Parts: sequence; structure tokens; C-alpha cells
Amino acid sequence: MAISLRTKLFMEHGFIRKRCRNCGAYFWTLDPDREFCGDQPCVDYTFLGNPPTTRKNLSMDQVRECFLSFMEERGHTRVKRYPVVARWRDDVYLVGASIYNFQPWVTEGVVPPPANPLTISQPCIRLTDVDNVGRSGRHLTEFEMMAHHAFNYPEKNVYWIDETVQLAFDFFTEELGVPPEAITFKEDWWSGGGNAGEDFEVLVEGLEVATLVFMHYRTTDDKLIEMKNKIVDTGYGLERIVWLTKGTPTVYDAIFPQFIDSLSAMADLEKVDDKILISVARIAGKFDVKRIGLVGFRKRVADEVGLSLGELEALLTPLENVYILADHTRTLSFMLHDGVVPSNVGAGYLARLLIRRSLRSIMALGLECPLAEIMAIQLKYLDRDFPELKEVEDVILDIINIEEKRFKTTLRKGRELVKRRASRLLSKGVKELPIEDLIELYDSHGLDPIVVKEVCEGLGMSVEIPEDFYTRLAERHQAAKSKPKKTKLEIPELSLEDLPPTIPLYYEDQYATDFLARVLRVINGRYVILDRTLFYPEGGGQPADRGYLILPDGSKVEVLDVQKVGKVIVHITKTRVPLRGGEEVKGHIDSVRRRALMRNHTATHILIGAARKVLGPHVWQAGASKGVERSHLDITHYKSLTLTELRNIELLANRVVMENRSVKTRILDREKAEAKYGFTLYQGGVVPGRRIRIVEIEDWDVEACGGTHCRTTGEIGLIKIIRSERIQDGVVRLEFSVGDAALKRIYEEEDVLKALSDMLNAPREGLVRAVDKLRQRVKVLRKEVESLKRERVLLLSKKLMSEAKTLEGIKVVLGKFDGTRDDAIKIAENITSQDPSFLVVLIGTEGGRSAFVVVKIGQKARRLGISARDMAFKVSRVLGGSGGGTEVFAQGGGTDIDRLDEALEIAHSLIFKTLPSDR
RNA sequence: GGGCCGGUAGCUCAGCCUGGUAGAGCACUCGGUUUGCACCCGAGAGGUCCCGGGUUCAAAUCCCGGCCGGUCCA
Repeated sequence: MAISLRTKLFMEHGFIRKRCRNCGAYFWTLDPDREFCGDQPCVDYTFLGNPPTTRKNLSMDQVRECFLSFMEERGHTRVKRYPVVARWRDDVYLVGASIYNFQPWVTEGVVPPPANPLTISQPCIRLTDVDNVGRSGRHLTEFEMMAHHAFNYPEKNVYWIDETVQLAFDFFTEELGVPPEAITFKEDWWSGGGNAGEDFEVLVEGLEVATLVFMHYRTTDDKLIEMKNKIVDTGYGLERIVWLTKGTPTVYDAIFPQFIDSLSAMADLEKVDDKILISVARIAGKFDVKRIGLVGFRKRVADEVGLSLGELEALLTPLENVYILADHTRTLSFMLHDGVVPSNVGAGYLARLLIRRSLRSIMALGLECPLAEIMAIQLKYLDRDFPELKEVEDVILDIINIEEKRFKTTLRKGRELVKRRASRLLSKGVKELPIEDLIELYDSHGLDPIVVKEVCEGLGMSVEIPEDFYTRLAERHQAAKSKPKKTKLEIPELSLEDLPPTIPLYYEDQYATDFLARVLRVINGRYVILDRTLFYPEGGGQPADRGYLILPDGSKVEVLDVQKVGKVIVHITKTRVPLRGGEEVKGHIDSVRRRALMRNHTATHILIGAARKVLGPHVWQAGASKGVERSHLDITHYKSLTLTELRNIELLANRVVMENRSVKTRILDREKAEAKYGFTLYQGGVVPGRRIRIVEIEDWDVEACGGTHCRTTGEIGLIKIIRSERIQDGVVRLEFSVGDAALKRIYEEEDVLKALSDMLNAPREGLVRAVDKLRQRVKVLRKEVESLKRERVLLLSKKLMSEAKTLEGIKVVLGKFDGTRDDAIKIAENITSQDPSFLVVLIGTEGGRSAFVVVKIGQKARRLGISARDMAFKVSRVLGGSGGGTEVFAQGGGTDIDRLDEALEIAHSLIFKTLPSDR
């Protein structure tokens, strides 16, 4: 059901609904002469150099505060910003709009909003237009979306279209002093994050300053489903409003004035005429840089301002790089603070992308300073509005430095690779780098085509970068796409819809081992569903309980696995259960196993807390698996752990064990839990539902978790980290054991030491020295063997040479050789190099399993007309194998080691039969 | 999560396509030469060719699996 956008305000003030002469969109205005909708590209930016507001030159915090307090005065509650990393959702990495904070639980009505109505200024990250940043004059990768949200539920109506439009109108006219006739409301449609609805774009002087969305649909597979809830979702672009009040050439000049000044001074940039910049911004409004291409875009600007393309680029490029740095460093500050660790996967890749783009800009500016220094400048300016960012400055700068080093290494290696590849091609007579090579260099080695071109041309090889380079790249990825997904073999399609949710007894008493329950259904004889159970189903990284069921006839059935299907818990048994449902059974869980799992699970929480304290708040759980004997915890971190860090984590964790802290679990309303503990709750990932289960280790760690835990940390006994490894870029795995298993692991290590100590007949503390000595000894011995072998080669060579039969001036060495193939080759080589009139054929065995044949013909011996390859082949045939090589040197062999003598005879006849004269 | 590239001396890499005696440069050691910012000349030392399996008379090389690193895309 479409809603009418004819609002009270429009009627009262006499707004007229018109249709844009250019784009055909409907819009509302007070100006009867207005013909265009007010949006780009239908109208120009007319505020540049001429802000339409009465309040001018407002700063970021002035506009933010102005907006938030305006909304507060009108009944909204101010809410703190959410992290830019959307850990509460699994469909997106980053928060791209303020409404993301409330999807899906609040928008679906499952969880109440933190306040209603509320107002917020939410930092948002969108990388879709990253290529336009710095060039278009208006695109940003991170921006603050100021918003007022009202959540209307069937039982509670807050406000809807009339009030929303009124608020927007009042804010712009009363607070900022925008003349009412300068504002147009363009009708549009918005969808995102699973919801959709009609909206108004609020436009002033060609600039979209706010979007007022009236969300009342849920989107599924292109279908719209009317929701019971109606949500006011507004977004006011903080940066754009600041820009509007300043009328500077670009949005960057408006929001990063100090940063731009600092950097321009560092790079020694000349001031660019505002007229040119204003032209750029105007044209950028009309044309999408991405669509018409950078060159096409610049040509238009050059025409407009009356410069040549070259002159324009010389002026603009440095400035664009400053803008890019201003934007990217701000985005990175938020991402890194909120726990994104650069990596080659996931959100981490987005951070790396921004870091590398920033580094390229620094290079383009000819700056010598590290990126961290520029980040520090940005953090200094951000400190006023976001003091939390500077608190982790050390970690942020450390990450940046590490990434910079990585990038430089990649670049250096890449350049060398290009050089090698180019010179090889050049030596083959190829004068132009094939496009496939250019694409491969970028795709596989991250080498910018521009860098490749530069290196190749330095070597005299031409490179043409095709216009459609990135399109071709995309095609390359397209072709390799779509692989069938492996579907995890779960419990077969069970129709459990009609069954009530299983009552989980394991939460009531985590130490209970026996229970009574009624059988509701048995499927396929081995899937048992009870009305209640103590068996913990696999979930949250905790494996399922095992144990047995005692049937009414007293027989025991082993439970092998337990899975949760929807809200129903299914017990998978070893043998068939001959029940139909309705019977009462007893259940018993393996308490030794369960206790071990509880210890491991609580230990995991302790370790996360310890890791965050030792390494920093950027550490998040990236995965975990609990077992009886061993468990592992994957954490996000940007480098490998040092032994000291590892031991500090272990020590801290064991102190928490020794202090025997309490572990409390309780169920809390989601919004209350989030308000009290923050988003570090979601270490284990997305947790559904209105009420969530909270596990709190006293003064240490609080997480949303569905697992079973010890009552106090002392029950764990001991946490032993066995090893840590970098399992992927940005993720470190801690492998550990607890309790008995930890001791067992220590014993295993001790056993190794003891075995070594016995073997070497050395005390444990002298093991290192003993092994070192042994290694030295091996080295010396190996050298001795080698020199002896060399001597033997010489001696044997001499001996064989003296025993050779001479025929027609050709000396023939033919015989069995007692030694390795390599030695035989060396001897043959040695003989023929001393005297090229030798022909050497050696046959021997290697490892007692196979025979080898080596044939070497000296230069002078070639006139016999014997082919070494032919000889090796024929002799090897006798040995049941094959052989080959060149005319003068060949090898072969076979497995019939009993026929060595026969092989010798064949070789003999092959040599001597070919001679014209018999003896 | 997927694609692609790579793993050989301390370092940077060649050799792999087309299986047959493991190489170069730098660094290192020794000797010579030389008061000069990448000195030069000669000699020498230095290897688990990432791991496992397969094919083969024979694998750094070919095939399969794994591990590790890099990179691009979501």
C-alpha cells in the first residue's frame, strides 16, 4: 500500500507539487517558478562561494550539537554513536547508515529501541564511491549521518510523516536560516538492509542535505511485505550541512581545513584558485567521475576553466591526494579504533585497501614521511570530537606502520618481478608487454598498471594500459566464479514444526547429570525428541553432550550427538530406540566430559579478557572451538605474538583462575545489556532474540553466550597455552588445554625431554648444548665423507682408466660400479674430462632395489658413432627399465637387478660389434 | 568465502614449459689489490629444492593432497 506524501506542512505553507522538467521526478516547493527538482544533475550547486544560510561557517561540532540539541528540545533522546563495525549483524561488515544500528531486531519489533524517538549522529562507512573521493569534491568514505528515528508499533504511535517533515523544515529554516523557498522536497524511493519505503530528499541549492525515509516494508526476493511497524528513518549529512554553511569549493575544505593546511604545508603545495575548484565541484555534481572516466571528467573541467588538460592535472592532482589522505585517515581512525584488523579477507581487506590508497597518495605527493605521522595529525584533530580514538593511538599507529612496511615489501618485490619478466620478454624479442601479463601482475601481485608501465618503460618495453582494464579484470573473476556450495550434512529434513520448543534443563543447573523426560517423537529410530533435556546441543563452539537414555524397559541407549533444529533439540542415538512417543525416559549425561567442556568454555572467556588486556582493545574473538582435551581461541591481531605476550596472557588468565572469581549467568533484555556492557558482548558473533543470555566473569569479561560455564573460575584449575599461530592475516590462534588435560600436555612435553635426555645421555639442562655438539659433529662427518668420496672418485677414475681396453685409439671403460649413481656420474665425468678419448659405461645398483646405467662418451670417442642415449636405453631395457639423455651423456636403469651381468654383456657387444675390425 | 601467483644457499632469484651431474648475484670466510662514497681480482664455505603421496629406471622439474606466504575480488 503506497502512502501519500501530501503532508500537513505542505498544505499549511502552500507548497506546490511539481514535476521536474529534466528528470521527471515529483517535488514540493514554495517557489512557483521552480522548474527543476533541485537535485543534481538537474540543477547546479549554487551555494558554492555563496552559502544560503544565515548562520555561516559552522564547524562540525557546531552543526552536530545544533542538530542533536534541536531534536532533544523536540522530545528526542540523544543516543551515543555505535561502532562502525556492525558486529551485531552478519549481513554487512560496516555500518553504512544510522538505521543499521537498529536492524533487524528493533525494526522488526523484537527488541525495543534504546529510546523512542531518538536522535543520533552515527559515523558511517561506505566504500562504494572510493574512486570518487578527492576528485568529485563531495564524496567521502566516512561520514556522519545525523538522524532522528521514531519507531511506530501497532500499540505505540510516536510520529510519522507530518511531524518528520516539519522537524526537517524547522531545522533548516529556523536553526540554520535557510530561506524556505530554497528548500525542495523531492519524492523518491529508498531501500536497504532488508527494509524499504517512500522518502523525501531534502535539497538546498543543488545539494542533498537530508533524506527522510518512511520505512514500512520488508523486502524479500524482490517482494514488498507491508510491516506492522512504521519507522521514521532520517539521515542528515553532517559534512554536507557544514559545507552548505561554508560554501567552500569542496566538502573537504569545509570539514578538514586544519588537516589540509597542515598537509599542504608539508607537501609545499601552492594554493589553487577557488574558481577552478568550484568548477570541479560543479561539474562533478553533474557527471559521475566513475561513469565518464577520470580523463573525460578532467577534460570537461579543463574546458570549463580554460586550461589545458596537463595544466589542470598539475594543479589538481596534488590537492586531490591531500583530500584523499584527509578522508582515508579519518575513515581508518574509526575502523581501526572499532577493531578492524587489516587483512586479506573480510572487513580487514577494506582497511588494507584504504591504507594502500593512502600510501600511494603520499608517494604521489612526494612526501617522505610515514603514513603513521599523517594518521597522528588526523587523530589530533579528531580528538576534540572523538576522544576515544586517541586512547588507542599506539595500536593504530603500530598497525599503520606494519602495513606500510608490508606494502613497501610488496612493491619492491613487485618491481623486481616486473623487471625480470620484462627483460625475459625483451630477450625473446617481445617489445610490448602483453595485456594478460599486465592483468596478471595486478591480480596476482597487486601491481598497479601505472607502476608496471613506469618500470617497463625504463627498460625499453612499451606498455599500453587498456581503457577497460578493470572491466577485463572483473571478467577474469567472473569466469572463475560459481562453485557448488558444500551443504553440511545435518539431520535430515525433519518436520518438527508442530513440536513445542524443548525445555533446556542445562541452564537451570549446569551441574545436574540426571533427568526425567517424556518422549515426544522418535524419527528414523535414532532421532529422539524429548519434552525437556539436560543434553547440551552443539553450539557456540561448545560440542554436544554425550551420555545415555534409560528406556522404560531398563535398557540403555547411548546418545552420540545432540543438535538443535530451530527450537527443538534432537538426540542422536547409537542404536534404534523402539519407542513411539509418550513414554517416560531417564537421561544421564557424561558428567566428566561436560565438566571438562565447561572448564574449557569458561577458560575461553578468561583468555579473551586476558588477550584484550595484554594486546589491546582491537582484539576480538574470531572463532573458537572447545574440546575436552584441547581447545582453541582465534583472536584478531595484526602480528604474530611474541613469547612474552603469550606468557603474559597465560599468566593473567591463570591469576583470574587463582582468584577464584565468580561466573554469573543471567538473561537480560538486549537493549539493557548493550547499554550496560557495550558491543564487546558480541565476541562470539551474532546472537538473536530480544532477551540474551549474559555470562559475566566478575570484573573481567562479559559476553552474550549460550554455553555452560563453571560457577567460579577456580574450578578450571589450570590454563596452559600450548602454542599460538597466525592462521590467517590478522587472526592469531591460541591453542590451549585446561585442568587435567593441561597437565597431560605438560607431561607430554616432559616425556619428550626425558626421551631426548636418555637418548643423548645428557641432563635436561644440558640438552641444548648436547644437541648443538651433535649437529657440529654431523657437519664435520659429512664433510669428511664428502672429501673421502671425492678421493674415491679420483682413485677409482685412475684405476678404471688404467684397466681400460683400448680399441682403435678409443679407450673403453666398462664395468660394474660399487657406489651411488651420482658417484658413477662424477667418475665418468672425471675420466672423460681428463682424456676425451674415453668411453665410459658404468652399471651398478642403488639402494638394492634398482639398477642404474651411466654412459659418457668423450669428445674424441664420439667417432665410434656410438650414441650414449641409444646405449643407455638398450642396456636399461635388459634391466627391465628405460633410459635416455644426450648423444654423449645418458642414464638409465631398471628394476631387474639380477641381470646386471647380462646388461654388461649387451653393453660389451654394442660397443665391440660396432667396431669394423674384430680382435 | 572464492580466484590467481609463489615457496630452491643467510638475502634476491634463475633452473620447472621439454624429467637426466642443483646454479647466479649480493652477503660471508681467506688471499691479493687499493687510504674514496655499491671498490676490484682470485679462491672457498654455504642446500630438508616447503611437507606428504603418486607416476618413472630416474623428480627441484610431471600429477594429486596438505602447509605456509603474497595478491585480487566479495
